[in-house]
Amino acid sequence: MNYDFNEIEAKWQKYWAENQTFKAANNSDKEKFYVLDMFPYPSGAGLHVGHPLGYIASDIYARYKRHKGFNVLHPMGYDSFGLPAEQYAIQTGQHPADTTRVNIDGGFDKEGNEIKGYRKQLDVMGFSFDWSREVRTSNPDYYKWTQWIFIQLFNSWYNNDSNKAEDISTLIALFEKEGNTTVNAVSDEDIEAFTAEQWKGFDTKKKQEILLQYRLTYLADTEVNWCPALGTVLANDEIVNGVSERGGHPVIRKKMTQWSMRISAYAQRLLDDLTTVDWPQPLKDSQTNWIGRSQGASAIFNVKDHDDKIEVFTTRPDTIFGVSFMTLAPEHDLVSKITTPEQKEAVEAYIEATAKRSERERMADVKTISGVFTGAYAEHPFTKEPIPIWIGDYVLAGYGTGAVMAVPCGDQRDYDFAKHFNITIPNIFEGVDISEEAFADKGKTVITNSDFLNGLPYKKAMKLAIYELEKIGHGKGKINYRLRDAVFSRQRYWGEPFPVYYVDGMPQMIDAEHLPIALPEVEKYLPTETGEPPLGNATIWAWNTETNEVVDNSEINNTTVFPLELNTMPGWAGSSFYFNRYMDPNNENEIFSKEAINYWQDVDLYIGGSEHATGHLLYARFWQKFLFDKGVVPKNEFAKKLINQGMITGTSALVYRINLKVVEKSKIILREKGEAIIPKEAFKYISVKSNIFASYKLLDSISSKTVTSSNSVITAENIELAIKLMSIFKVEKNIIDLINDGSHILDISYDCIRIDVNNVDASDKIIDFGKLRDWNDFQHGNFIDDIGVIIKNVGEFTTGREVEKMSKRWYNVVSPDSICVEYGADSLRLYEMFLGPLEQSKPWNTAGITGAHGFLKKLWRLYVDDNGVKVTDTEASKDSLKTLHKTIKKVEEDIENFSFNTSVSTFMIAVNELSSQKCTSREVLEALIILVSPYAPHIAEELWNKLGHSESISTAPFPKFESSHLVESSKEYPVSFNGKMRFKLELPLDLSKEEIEKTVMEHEKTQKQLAGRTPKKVIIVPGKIINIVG
RNA sequence: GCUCGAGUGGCGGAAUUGGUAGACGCGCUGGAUUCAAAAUCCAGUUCCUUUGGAGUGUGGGUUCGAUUCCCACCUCGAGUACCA
Repeated sequence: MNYDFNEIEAKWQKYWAENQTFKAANNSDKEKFYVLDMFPYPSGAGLHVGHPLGYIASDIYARYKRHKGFNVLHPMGYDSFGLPAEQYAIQTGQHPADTTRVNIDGGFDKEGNEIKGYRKQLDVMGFSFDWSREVRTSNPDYYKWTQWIFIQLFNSWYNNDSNKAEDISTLIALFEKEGNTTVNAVSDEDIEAFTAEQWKGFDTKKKQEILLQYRLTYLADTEVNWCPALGTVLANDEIVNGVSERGGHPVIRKKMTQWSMRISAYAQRLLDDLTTVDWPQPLKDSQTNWIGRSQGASAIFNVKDHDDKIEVFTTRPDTIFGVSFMTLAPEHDLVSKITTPEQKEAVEAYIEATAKRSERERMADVKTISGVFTGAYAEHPFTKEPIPIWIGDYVLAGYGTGAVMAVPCGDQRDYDFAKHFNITIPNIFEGVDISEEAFADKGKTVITNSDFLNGLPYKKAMKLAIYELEKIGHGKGKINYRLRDAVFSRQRYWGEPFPVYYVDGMPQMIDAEHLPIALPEVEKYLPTETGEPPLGNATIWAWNTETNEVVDNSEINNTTVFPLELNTMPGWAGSSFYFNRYMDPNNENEIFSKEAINYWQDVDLYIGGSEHATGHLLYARFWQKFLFDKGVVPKNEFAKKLINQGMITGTSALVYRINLKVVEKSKIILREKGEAIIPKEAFKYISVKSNIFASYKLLDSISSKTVTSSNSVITAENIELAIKLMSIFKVEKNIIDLINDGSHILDISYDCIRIDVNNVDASDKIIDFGKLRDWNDFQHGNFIDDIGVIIKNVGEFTTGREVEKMSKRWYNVVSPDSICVEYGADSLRLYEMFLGPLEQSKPWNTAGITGAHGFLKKLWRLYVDDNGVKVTDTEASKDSLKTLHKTIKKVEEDIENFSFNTSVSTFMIAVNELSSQKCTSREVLEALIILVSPYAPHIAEELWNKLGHSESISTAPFPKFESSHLVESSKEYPVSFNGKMRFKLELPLDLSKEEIEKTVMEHEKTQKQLAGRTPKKVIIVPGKIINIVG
């Protein structure tokens, strides 16, 4: 009986689906365990072998936990709203809902190409997902709850006293009682103060305007990152190096009315609670950086001859006496007010120039120092000295207050600015030379020339400076965060609609009972001619407050029927709570039942890529904390443990298009640095652009210089091969002779051309030349094989290999489907794990899979031969039991440590050992197949079934490790001399140190090693090692 | 520039608390089987000047003993980018 993996895998996948083997119950006596994969976006390109890496790891863990007796929740679904589907809709006119459905469920695209679909691709890999819990963020019964959470955020404010989100009604009650002056809330800046009496006198609109400044999601004019090419705003984390993350389009700053999320209210808690989760340190570091907490002081400087004040944030209030100028961001509100008439022209020109520069230019060019004096002066809060006020684009409008007190002696940027514009640089540090650069070492700081701060070190000076600033009413201690409130509006079609309509320009929430507000149909997915978002094209997009229905726009009367919000929500909205929704995904009345959330609580293991570090993972933590404050979820953090799986890169296959040059040696001019200059007259022969392709091995054997994709010229040293090559190029004999006599050299230049990796075998050789010639470039190409002969139809042609990102453009994409057809899902699963540690990035090379596949065949033969099952009830040998139990121990440790690669090796060793022991014992083999089952579930089910079990193996108890089987009576000691192992010696383990020493010293090999010397010392660690020093 | 991570055979990688470096697999070499190939099986495979010796990016240090700990440097990768 052969191992027919295709049949076996199809059989068990069908069995699992029909029997709902992995359906998790929301009430169980068993302990819960929640294993989650990061939400995939279902793109049309489908999966390549790199994508399932994390899914395989989480599936192994989930299956392991079932064997360990846990009730395991292991769901899967789709983050199905998003930009690519919409861009595709704009290009092809197809509804994004349709293309998204095809991408998930399979079907055909507009060109008629078959799309297999995510679901089918996932199914053939044998994952133990509970598909009854699948969610899609673009389904109305899902986004109903995204809209519901939005309403909850709108109806909440952040109370700094209780340090949590509270219902907006408690804020209104406070306003009614004592106005807003005593309220300790997170809010917009510059809110006008009012008393309780004034509040009661405000009309409804005014009250709403004020409340918006406190709500956790609010509508406000904000400076946003506008991407003209995509026609939408982008969040900070959607911009990389000044261009959009998707598509790489330029981004400009623009002021727009937008929904924002007051995530800044949670900055400190998001930072603090990082210590409570078991997440990778680099991920925590990047969140810490992104939040960017810095402690210091705000200081207020009066502007001379004006009523205005400039507030700055500084982390070095101790250096306040070192201030010699101030710098404002060019966008700062005060600039136009305070600029003197003499400076007006220069200032305006500068502002215009900076506005023109894109964000990217500004970032790329950090070295150029630029700025303009405004002509105005501020007043030092302590010395009352005048301080010139400059503007400069090194000050960012978006950070702190957009203004800095410049202390050139203590800050390098201020120092450079001062030097450049000849501003004085007063020194306030004792015993420090600042003639060359600023001094920023806090630890060594001793303040001088600073009135009451003289002689103090950094920490004391800082405290005293803040105290004195507070005393004169010119500042206070302050903590500043880099984290900005998150812009929540997108000018796109394919996203969640807001449950919002407008009365008199003020946003109103639709009652939760009327949700979901479904995405309307539109003719075009582009912005309207008046520049409104795509929903502006919808004709049925107005809210009737009497019938509580979405109605035709023509009915808008602004008394009972009002216009609806035209923006949609960003991609991260739907993915910020899906892990909770999975607990009770089909609940129509609640986001999830109390029973479900109280049973499942939180995610125990979350696996996904590190690219979500500052996007999804920060926003999801924010929403979780908000829902926690509101008593909706019981946990402050949603995922206890998180693992970032590494990327799988591709191994591209290269062939080399070559050209030849014959150069006269004596005419080459060598420069000092080793560079060679070749004058025109040195060339005796230059080939025309050829269609001749050389094998890697050939080029490699011609030259001692390594052939790489970045270095494109080598010099022939192997004359014999060089002559072969030249004859292929039909170089005349008299030129060939020039090489032969040594007066000339042959330079071979090459371009690397990538070919399909699926046409290359384990030895890097091309499998099918016919297939290769179908490629445009190669139709009339000549291929020169490893020994320098033109290939007709067959031949040994070795390709070069290069590790790079797996991508269509490098022809190095390998799909899991084809691997599953050829080797089976179990082989794929084992091999992906075997490649290396989960967290590390590593290259894929299909060649290696034969190792994993061979293992499964060998495993199969341990149970089954030509006559059927060969497992017997005979007693297991001591050796076999030893093999089994050391395997149990190692595999259990490995899984608990997420070291899946080493357990695959352990299985291989176990099967190798049991095969040579000719083990047929049911006791051993039944336990072994349970161990293998999480990794290779199909073969495990099949063998389990063949052993006579009628139930699935999936909940069979994990074998118990018994140390008694591993007890040894003797040990093969390594005998080292000065730490170097020289020979081994088998000794009983119960020997005393003295006895060991005696035996070792008497040994002939010891005497030979010592060659008559007397050892200085003999180190003996019983059971471990013997080391002889001397 | 800053922060973090990593450097071990031809390749992916293993090595528990400081205790036999290179497990396991690929590839390669030789052999068996076969008309032949595939598949399978067996043996070998870090390097060198091989009765031995060297060796985990480089140079130092701690130690009886270092891939593992400490210091300095080099290289590569990831993140971040004027954050006051």
